Amino acid sequence: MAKKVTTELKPIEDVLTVWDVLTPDERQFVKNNFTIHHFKKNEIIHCEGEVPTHMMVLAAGKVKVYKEGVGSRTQIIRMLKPGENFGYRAIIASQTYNTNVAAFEASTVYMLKADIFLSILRNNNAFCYRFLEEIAADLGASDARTVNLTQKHIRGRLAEALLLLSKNYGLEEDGATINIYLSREDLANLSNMTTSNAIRTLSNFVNEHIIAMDGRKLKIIDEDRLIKISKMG
Amino acid sequence: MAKKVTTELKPIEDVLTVWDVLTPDERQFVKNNFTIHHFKKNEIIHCEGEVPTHMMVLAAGKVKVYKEGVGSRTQIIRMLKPGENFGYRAIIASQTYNTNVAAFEASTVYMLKADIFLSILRNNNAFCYRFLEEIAADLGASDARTVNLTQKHIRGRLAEALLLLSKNYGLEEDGATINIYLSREDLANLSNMTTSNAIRTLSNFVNEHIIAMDGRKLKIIDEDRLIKISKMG
DNA sequence: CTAAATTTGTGCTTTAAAACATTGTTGTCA
DNA sequence: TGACAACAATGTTTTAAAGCACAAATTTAG
Repeated sequence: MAKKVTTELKPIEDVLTVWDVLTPDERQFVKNNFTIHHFKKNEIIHCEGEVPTHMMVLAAGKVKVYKEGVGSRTQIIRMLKPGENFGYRAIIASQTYNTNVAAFEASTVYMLKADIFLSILRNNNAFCYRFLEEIAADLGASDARTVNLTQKHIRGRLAEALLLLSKNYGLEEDGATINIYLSREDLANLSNMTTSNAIRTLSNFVNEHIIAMDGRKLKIIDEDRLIKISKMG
Repeated sequence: MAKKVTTELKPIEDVLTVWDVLTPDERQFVKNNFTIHHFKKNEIIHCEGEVPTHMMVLAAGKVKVYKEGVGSRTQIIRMLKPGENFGYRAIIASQTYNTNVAAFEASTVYMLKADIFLSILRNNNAFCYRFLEEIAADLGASDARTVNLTQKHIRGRLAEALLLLSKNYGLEEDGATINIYLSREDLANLSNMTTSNAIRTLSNFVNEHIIAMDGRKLKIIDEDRLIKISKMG
């Protein structure tokens, strides 16, 4: 991998997508109260069952939201990129976390205490509505995902995962390599299959010239084909 | 089935759970503008892909929210009882419907035009927050369901569906019979399995004295066992 | 830099669930 | 009331995917 350049961290007003609807007072309030946390690769940010204490925003890095299911099988629910919010659903629903979140790579998270977050939600209608919009989109995606994961066959699920990754994290300069460094196991956990099958199916895709592999770097060669496979099931 | 008594319909202030946070003006506004719609058994209320026009509340009856997946296989996402809201997620997310909704039995729906719903959402913060809470709970349930449907085995999924039905629609006077009249196919679509397997697994449960069947009426005999099966996967 | 540990890649076996086929049952309505 | 359609039940076959075992490659750590 290329040597990582130490990019200075974006300030909260650039990371928090709902910044624009905050009042000057609220902006100051947030600025005075948010905290910055760094997580190493594979470090866990929060666990299922814990009481939520903060609304969080990913400032830098990549994290996975996942659930441990039957027999400690893991299902990745979604993957976040900088600027995305997390950890707030449980606060709003007055529940404990129902997912785990862990860093894929070294990540920085801005955290705002739950009570502060709630007080803004309850006082600023535009702020509240933004989160409503966000969570409404998430719910649609979650329901769609349920059907995709339950009904599609292995090839369809893997194709879907690859497309999702390229859409979410984008491509490198070559315009083909997916901009994320994932283990086969994570890819399997994302696609609801065993690691063996993820590896096997990736190999098949390579043989069929749909993708190319260089270790963990995956290059999409024939996106149309991938879309077709994903749609067929 | 017992002859249905023609119960007069509950008024909107009793059906709409968010009524309490409306201002007097908003209450009048809603009263003047909502419409009442009756749907026959199996009638479709809205379809995937359509532009959402109304926020809806189930006033009476039972409806299913479902998605048509690969090869027109159906997955029931959730089932609603009177007092539950639906059809509003797509409005908020500015999307078309991503689910179908159909009546299980003769049902009555109160509808409020999308623009009216949105205007209240944008003016009444408590109203907005209530929907945020509701959708936050739904998202948690959806993610949990994804894992249950993908990771549990047939017996676990069916056990889970039976428990969910009894929790959602309650039991009849005998304290055991689940208060809903479902075809085997619907039960299969709820549990992500084929109709044959739903029938087979139900039979097994009967043989193991976990449930009893009388046609479509299902009676839970050994709930602890059912819970155990559901948890084991 | 080497040794250990983890990850990746493949072949083979087993198994859960789908698909299919057939028969029995119930229910509806002409 | 009888005939047809829809639904339910059950046995058999097929298949997709999991499980397992092991070798090779890569990463990590001492």
